[in-house]
Amino acid sequence: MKNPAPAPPLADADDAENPTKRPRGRPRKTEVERDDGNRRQPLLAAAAQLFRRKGFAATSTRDIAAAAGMQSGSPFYHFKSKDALLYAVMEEGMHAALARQKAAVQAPGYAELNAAQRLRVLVQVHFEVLLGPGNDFVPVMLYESRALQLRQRKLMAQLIDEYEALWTQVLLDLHASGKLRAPVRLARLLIMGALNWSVQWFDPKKSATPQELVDAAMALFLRDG
Amino acid sequence: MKNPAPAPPLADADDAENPTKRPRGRPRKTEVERDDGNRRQPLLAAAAQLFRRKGFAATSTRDIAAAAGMQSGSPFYHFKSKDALLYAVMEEGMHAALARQKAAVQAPGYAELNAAQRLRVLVQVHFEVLLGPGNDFVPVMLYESRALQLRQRKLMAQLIDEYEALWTQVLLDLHASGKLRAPVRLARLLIMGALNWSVQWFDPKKSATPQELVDAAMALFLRDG
DNA sequence: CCTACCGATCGGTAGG
DNA sequence: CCTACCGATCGGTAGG
Repeated sequence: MKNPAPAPPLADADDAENPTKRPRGRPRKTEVERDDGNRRQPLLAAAAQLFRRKGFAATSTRDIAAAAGMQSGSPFYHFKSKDALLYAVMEEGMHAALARQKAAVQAPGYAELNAAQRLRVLVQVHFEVLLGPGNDFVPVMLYESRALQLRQRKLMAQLIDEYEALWTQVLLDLHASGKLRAPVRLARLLIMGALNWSVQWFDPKKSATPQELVDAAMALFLRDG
Repeated sequence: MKNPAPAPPLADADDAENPTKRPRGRPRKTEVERDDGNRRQPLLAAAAQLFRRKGFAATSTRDIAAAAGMQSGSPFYHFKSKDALLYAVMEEGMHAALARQKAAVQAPGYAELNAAQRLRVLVQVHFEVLLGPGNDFVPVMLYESRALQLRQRKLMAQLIDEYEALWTQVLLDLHASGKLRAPVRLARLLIMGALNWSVQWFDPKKSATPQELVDAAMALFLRDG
């Protein structure tokens, strides 16, 4: 979640000289003259939504600015380039996914679950992150990473590796106990594909409930679900 | 496959006045002065490759023209718009996929296979179409349909429905016999996702062979593969 | 953050 | 198919 947003590269430059500027209890609603990264989050949300709906290349920074209630040049006050905005969207998506996953795994009771039950938890969290309301960040990460620079793409790959490490553990257990017959690496890739593809067809109005989705996935992947 | 290419809307306009211009045995290698749709196919192939690698919106018609050895304005002699070029790429991809699928299903012996074996055939054909050399057309269809007009998207959806009809049949059989526990519709969507996602990670050099992929998928989806 | 602007690129067309 | 071109849009910046 990283709620105390990471220092914007430009906006926070003056904070080093004035560390008392942001006291914990500062008034939230009043107009502070030249405020900090308050507008950064709406910008990210607008970018995530547009990147998802129209794609990165087909979305102009003007579209994003307008959606966030700004003028055309203003996004570049918060992000040094359109690319940087894309990366920030993806990074926020992966941080959120990792936080949700970690919370689920650290919750009481998880340690007592068997491998199949642990997989179910991971699948459920994954669907929630992917299909939950306002979750455009992860879909953008899944389907627009082609637009990233190589260096940024490698950084994202690290976060993905971190996210998938728990999956590999669980799948190894399932494979050892005979409940999963496919090779672990291929099984992980196929399963991720099955889940990730849901952003292309899932419709909260007409389709199944998330719970039905979890059940179907578990029934599909395991000898007994 | 539709090997005798469909009439280009503009290029063939003069053929109506001169129907003898293209005799069946006309010389293939010699320079015919102002030739017909010969250059249409290289254009489609170049577009498919670039649309896949960079995405539709990030690819300029100039890029495509250059890759096909043409000048910047020439693609519009063959296609009335960039959109039409995208649709032609997708249509060719789906026609090829349907043709491969139909050929496999009509081949001798298919009728005698049980449901699991028939699913294996469908999975194998799918991977071949998706991951075979020079097959950029179907991946473009899978990941760029967002860029289509609504009317074009509905036409593509019809082709996809046609392609998936055989899958639904087989999955219904498997469900009835207890080899597939997940609901058929969700199973189909999850399986398609698992397979389609492979275009994101499959690397013919370092990854598994297509055969290993088929085996892994079958082992993952069915109680016994 | 806004205003005003720049250079580059893009899809598409006329005319041959 | 090529040449030459147009209007529109885009990412980004200076200066406040």
